[in-house]
Amino acid sequence: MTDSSAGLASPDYLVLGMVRLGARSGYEIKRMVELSLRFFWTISPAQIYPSLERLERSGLVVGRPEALGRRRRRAFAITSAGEATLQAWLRKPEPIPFELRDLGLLKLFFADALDKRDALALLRAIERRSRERVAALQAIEPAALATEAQGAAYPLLTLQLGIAFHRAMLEVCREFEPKLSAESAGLRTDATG
Amino acid sequence: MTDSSAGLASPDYLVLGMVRLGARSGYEIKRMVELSLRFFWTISPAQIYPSLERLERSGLVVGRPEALGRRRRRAFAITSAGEATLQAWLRKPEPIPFELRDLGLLKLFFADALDKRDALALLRAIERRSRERVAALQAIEPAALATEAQGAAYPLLTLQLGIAFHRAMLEVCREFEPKLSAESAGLRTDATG
DNA sequence: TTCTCCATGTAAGTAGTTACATGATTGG
DNA sequence: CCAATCATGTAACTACTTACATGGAGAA
Repeated sequence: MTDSSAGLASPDYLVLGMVRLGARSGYEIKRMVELSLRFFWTISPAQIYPSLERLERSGLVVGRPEALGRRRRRAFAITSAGEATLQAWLRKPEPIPFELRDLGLLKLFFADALDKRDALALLRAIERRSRERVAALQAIEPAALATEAQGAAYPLLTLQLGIAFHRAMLEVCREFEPKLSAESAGLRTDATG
Repeated sequence: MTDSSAGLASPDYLVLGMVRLGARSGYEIKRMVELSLRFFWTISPAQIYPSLERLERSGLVVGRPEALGRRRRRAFAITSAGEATLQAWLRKPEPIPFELRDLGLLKLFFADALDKRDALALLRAIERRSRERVAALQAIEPAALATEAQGAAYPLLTLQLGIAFHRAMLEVCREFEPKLSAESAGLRTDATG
């Protein structure tokens, strides 16, 4: 027991989990994240490649050089030790923080500093962002459904969670808007017709 | 025009905005954030105090020593330049990223690696977290209502957004649960009665 | 007197991003 | 031949957290 699973950080588990789901190279991991996880976790190549090395040194993945023509590439696969480590992490009853660090909500919080017209513009910008996010997430839903058909149901669930809470944000914003518009009606904003 | 507003980062605007809302010391800013913004933006004293200094050097806040007995304390107030800078930031039509970096959703994404029983436990843990968050947010709603009565409506709006999307998460999780429970019924989990 | 809260600040460390460097392959 | 994509990696920087240091004031 060398406790090879110690000292892994969240991004390492992300990499490990993506390899488990079939991403074989650092590049494929990056692409898969862009197509799925990126709405609630991002990762950059500068994290992925060192992470793959750490995982390999710990025996959680195995990589072998796999030339595509003369182009270098390493093909990774998860080991049984890797499976066990991933499961242990998923089962660990650690406290799960929830942090948004969202620039939009930060701005909105301070919107009382603006006049009604500018505040409305900010609110609308945040609504637009959520609408666009919903659309983007729905666009990748077919891919998630395909993944589900192959036995992985949770990527679809997390996608639906993303859609659901942007919809919830939209609803609350829309409920709030009339208050604003009513009060600013006297200002005769020009582009409402 | 020395362009004193250049080079401010988001945490600086948070500090500036909090001073505008009446937080007078670094300590009060920290406390106010804990009671309101913390669910979508956090900040530590190690950021607050240097930030206050930067803001003062730029003329966006003024601080004067205000002894409470012999206890040291600096009382800050926003300047008109500070008001203008805050408003300019709020009006700036920059792209607004939305990043969650949520450990719970990261784990859930990979939950297919678990057996049904453990996956259900993880799902329940995430549900519990959202329930607790809703309760915590509702607990500070009276404070936000008081703030609204004093003329700041947006802290309440952002609070309601927080509540709304945790409720949305709960709803999606609850819809998903039966799928899991049905499939794992044959496993005879022991502690369900 | 001791505990908790008020209050300010720094040093060291961790985590993450951006920008860059390199080079092969494919398709127009 | 040029652009886009595939593919791997590093250096430098920025951002943020944790842990610590300091000390007054009020309450038990």
